[in-house]
Formats: sequence, C-alpha cells, structure tokens
Amino acid sequence: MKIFIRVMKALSDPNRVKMMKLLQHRPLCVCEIKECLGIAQSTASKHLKILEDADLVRSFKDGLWVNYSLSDGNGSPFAASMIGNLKHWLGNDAQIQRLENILPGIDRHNIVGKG
Amino acid sequence: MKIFIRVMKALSDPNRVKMMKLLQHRPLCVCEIKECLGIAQSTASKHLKILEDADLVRSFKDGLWVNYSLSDGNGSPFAASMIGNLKHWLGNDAQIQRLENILPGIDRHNIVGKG
DNA sequence: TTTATATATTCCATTTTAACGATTTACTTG
DNA sequence: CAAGTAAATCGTTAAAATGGAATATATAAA
Repeated sequence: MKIFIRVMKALSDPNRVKMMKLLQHRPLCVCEIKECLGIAQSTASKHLKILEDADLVRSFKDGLWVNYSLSDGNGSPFAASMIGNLKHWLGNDAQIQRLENILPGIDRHNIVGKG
Repeated sequence: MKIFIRVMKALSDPNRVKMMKLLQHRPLCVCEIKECLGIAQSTASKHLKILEDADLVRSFKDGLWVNYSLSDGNGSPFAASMIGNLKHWLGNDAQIQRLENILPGIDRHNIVGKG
C-alpha cells in the first residue's frame, strides 16, 4: 500500500508529470529539466528525487552532470505500469506539446544560470 | 492534464484507496464505509466526493441512503484504467485484507451513530 | 591546491490536504 | 406538518506539500 501511494503521490503534481513526459524522449540532466519547465534548480532536483523514490525514474552520474531517465520498472510493478500508461497518455495535452516543442532546442551546454 | 492529476490525487490517499478496494465487493452507503474504515461520517463523505469528482466512483440515492459503487469508467479513460488496475492490485495488502475480512459483517441497518 | 560548476540540501513562507465536530440539507414516516 | 435519519457542508486545526533563495557537496579543470 505504501509503495502504491508513493507512486500515486509522485504522479499527482503537474511538474512531475511533465518531467515524466519529457524523459520519454531522452535522458535529461537537472538543468535541462529546470530550463524546460521554467522552475528553480532546487525545485527540479526535489521533484526528481520524489520520482526516483517512487521508482519512476533513475539517475546516473556523468561527471558533473546527473542524467535522469525513465526507470526500467524492475523496482515496483505499480511504477512499471504507470510508466507504460504514460507512454500513450497525455500525448495530446497542450502543455505537454508545448514542452515537447521546445525540448529539441534545450541543450545543457547552452544554459546560463544552472544553479 | 487536469483530469489526469485529479485521478492521481484521488488515489494518493490510503483511505480513498481502501474505499476503492471495498467497493470492488459491493456497493456501499456512506455509513457502511465510515464504519469499516473507522473514520468520521463527514470525512467519509468528503473522500467519496473526491473519488466521484475523479470519475472513479458513482453514487445513486436509495431513499435516505446514498449508495456508492465503482464507476463504469465512461467518464475518464484515466479513471477507467486505474479502476481496472486496482482490481488486481493490493489484493495481498495486509490492511486491505483486514478490511475485506470485516466487510461481510458490516450492515447499514446495524450501525449505531450514522452521523 | 585553488577555482568553477552542476546538483543536492536546508531554510522559510505559502498553499493544500485531511480530520473532526457541528450544522444544514434532503428525504421518509408518523 | 412535525420528527427522525442519512448524507453533505461548514468551520477550524494540524500536518504535509510546494516553491525559491541560500548554502553545502562533489566533481572537473586550471
């Protein structure tokens, strides 16, 4: 039950759902995500931790950067199922589409104030 | 997006998830639900409203009682999918099993303080 | 070893959520 | 119509979630 609630809570916030949708395209570092969503770096980092704790996302370091990507779902069946659902959900959402449009132009090397 | 968030939020609370699991067995009135979960009548009523607003549950009046049952899922595809998932999720959860054990003994006509 | 940089963490203010008791509403029945 | 009953709503309080600025941590580079 606790694990299920943790997954539902993680997906109860618009910014976190947006992150999940962005990560469907490619792994992203924290600064790319905060840039895309237009939020503070600390806010992005905290949201990603919540997604990671729910097994929806995983991270691996690449030097100074930390890359986040969708989890493979081996951790929790609830998370795995929701990751699958989200692949074909919200694709026609206006907010999501706007983010997906600007995502290709987002590059970690061109971001000014990273934190 | 708003609809999706509403469903996720609705399923982010243990008492509401318990209600969903109980309603898999049979329709229940507010006083049966509050009795089963051991919460106040006003609390049960509010939670049910949140589930209903998310299209996870529907209600129909039967005289003085209001019966709640699982939604048929026609309102929201997100709700429909989660209703389906919940059918085979949490069946082995200890808290849920305890509730399912006492449910057969719960009858609206034998409840003392209904509100 | 010093400096720079990306991320994580802490702190604080604000908003949202959950719970209960009390009251109101809606319906039934005497 | 009056009394009784189940559910919904209101008012209040405590806990949790969210956001950003500031700080700490960790790694890379000079």
